[in-house]
Amino acid sequence: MPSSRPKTLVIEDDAAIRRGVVDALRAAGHIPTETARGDDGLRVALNGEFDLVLLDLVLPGGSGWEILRAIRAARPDLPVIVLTACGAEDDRVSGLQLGADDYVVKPFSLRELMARVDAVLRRVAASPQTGHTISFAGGEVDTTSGRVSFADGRAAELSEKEIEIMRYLACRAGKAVSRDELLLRVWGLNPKGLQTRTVDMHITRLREKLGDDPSNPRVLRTMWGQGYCFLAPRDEAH
Amino acid sequence: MPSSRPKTLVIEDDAAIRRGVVDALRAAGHIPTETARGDDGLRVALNGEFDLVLLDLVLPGGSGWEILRAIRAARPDLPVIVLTACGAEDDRVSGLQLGADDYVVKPFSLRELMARVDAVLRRVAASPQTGHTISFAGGEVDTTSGRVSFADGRAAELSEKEIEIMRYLACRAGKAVSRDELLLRVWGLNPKGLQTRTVDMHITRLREKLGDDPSNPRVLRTMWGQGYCFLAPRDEAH
DNA sequence: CACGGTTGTTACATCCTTGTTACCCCTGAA
DNA sequence: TTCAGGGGTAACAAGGATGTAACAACCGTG
Repeated sequence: MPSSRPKTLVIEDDAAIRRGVVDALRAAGHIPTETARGDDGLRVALNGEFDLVLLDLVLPGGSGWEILRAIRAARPDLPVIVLTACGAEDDRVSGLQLGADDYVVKPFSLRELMARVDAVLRRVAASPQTGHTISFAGGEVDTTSGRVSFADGRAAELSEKEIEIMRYLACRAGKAVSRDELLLRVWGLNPKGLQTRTVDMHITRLREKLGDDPSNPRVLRTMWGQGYCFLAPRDEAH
Repeated sequence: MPSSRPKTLVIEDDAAIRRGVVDALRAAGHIPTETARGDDGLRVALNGEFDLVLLDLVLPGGSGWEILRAIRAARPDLPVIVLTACGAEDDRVSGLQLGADDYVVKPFSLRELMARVDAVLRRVAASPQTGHTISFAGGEVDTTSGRVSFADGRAAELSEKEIEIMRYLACRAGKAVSRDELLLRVWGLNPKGLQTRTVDMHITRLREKLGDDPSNPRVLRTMWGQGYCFLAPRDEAH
């Protein structure tokens, strides 16, 4: 649990930057671990029990992209913040599409980085990942049985796919998740330029069962051109 | 952060001038770096973490124009002051259009140059470029999601193009940005003598979403005959 | 076999974004 | 003052993105 002292992994080949980041993390109460190579970093990330990974994109021993992809495949809910050297907009888009939780453009100030770190950890902590139940505005879902219990006493049942979608979206509460990412993570497909409305259809059915209105969402918000976003119970108003 | 000791790169082939400028910068508390060739300069500029670049336009190893263009492509928010020998009006115009933050015509006094340097750094420091959020009078924009949060609690959403325009204008806060420059940098077009009102239209829509009034602007000011200018939260009154 | 539930696809209506045009107002110079 | 050009924006159009009804395929059960 990140609540006490978050365990954070720093994968960054530039010794000076790595040093600065690690010091800042330690000063903020984290328990940092550091690696300079990508392959080392991936191994450590998958073996240890970390609360957060800071990942440089330009690395010896495996491109940052592949590492991010590998981490996501094995630990879908492990938060990753990408450190990108090139301010290229393309990188930002690809990174977020691949499931990075945030990104920071070099050169960055440590103050800014730590603000991001706090924000991501806060979001994860606030996410309704309490055991088997996901809370949303107006009720909650038991992800084992798929049973939906509304505050007013009504109930409903989710199908298997719908549960998986809820799970994936919920552990990224507040963040836009693209259709591609959903197809990749929930369906296991890797669509180059998707041309199916499957995701939309499932979202529609979910919204119907959850009593959510697309034009005034309290649970699943459409982020135009970006994907869908689960709203944590608190944030639902805006 | 430029606030303490700005790291400044001087790209200038004339050894005497370079020497004088570097000395003056050092005396003013900067940490200067110098290169005599254009290609060297570009490499150093993109690898190092500088707060400011002083760029001569007439150089061995790559025209100053190309270097300025390359810097802008990779680091849209790195301030560049152009040193131009020819007092030709064309150069001045082109330079500002390509995104130079200021220009100084040779021969210049060191006093004048340092005044420009200070002005540019002050402007950049005051600019709201804190990570993903842009603050403006009355609220702020998250440039990842496009969400606008107003101080009074209301909210709005920006489209992709609108976000890009905000980003470009905001990292040049206080400076007039011409329509041509916007078309070039945001749209990637290179219009000889523009004949479209597209930019105006987007500005109008932005102003509407931001709650800004053209005749009494607090966010986006029209600089008559020059373009548009983002007003940093403090400078909004004028 | 029929049946109900789940999943995916297709088709269509709708909304949002973006660029263009047209019209009118305003500015600044003479 | 007049006048030419710049600027604000309503209105329109085209294209892409999204919501969803309807249908088809599948699957396990009785």
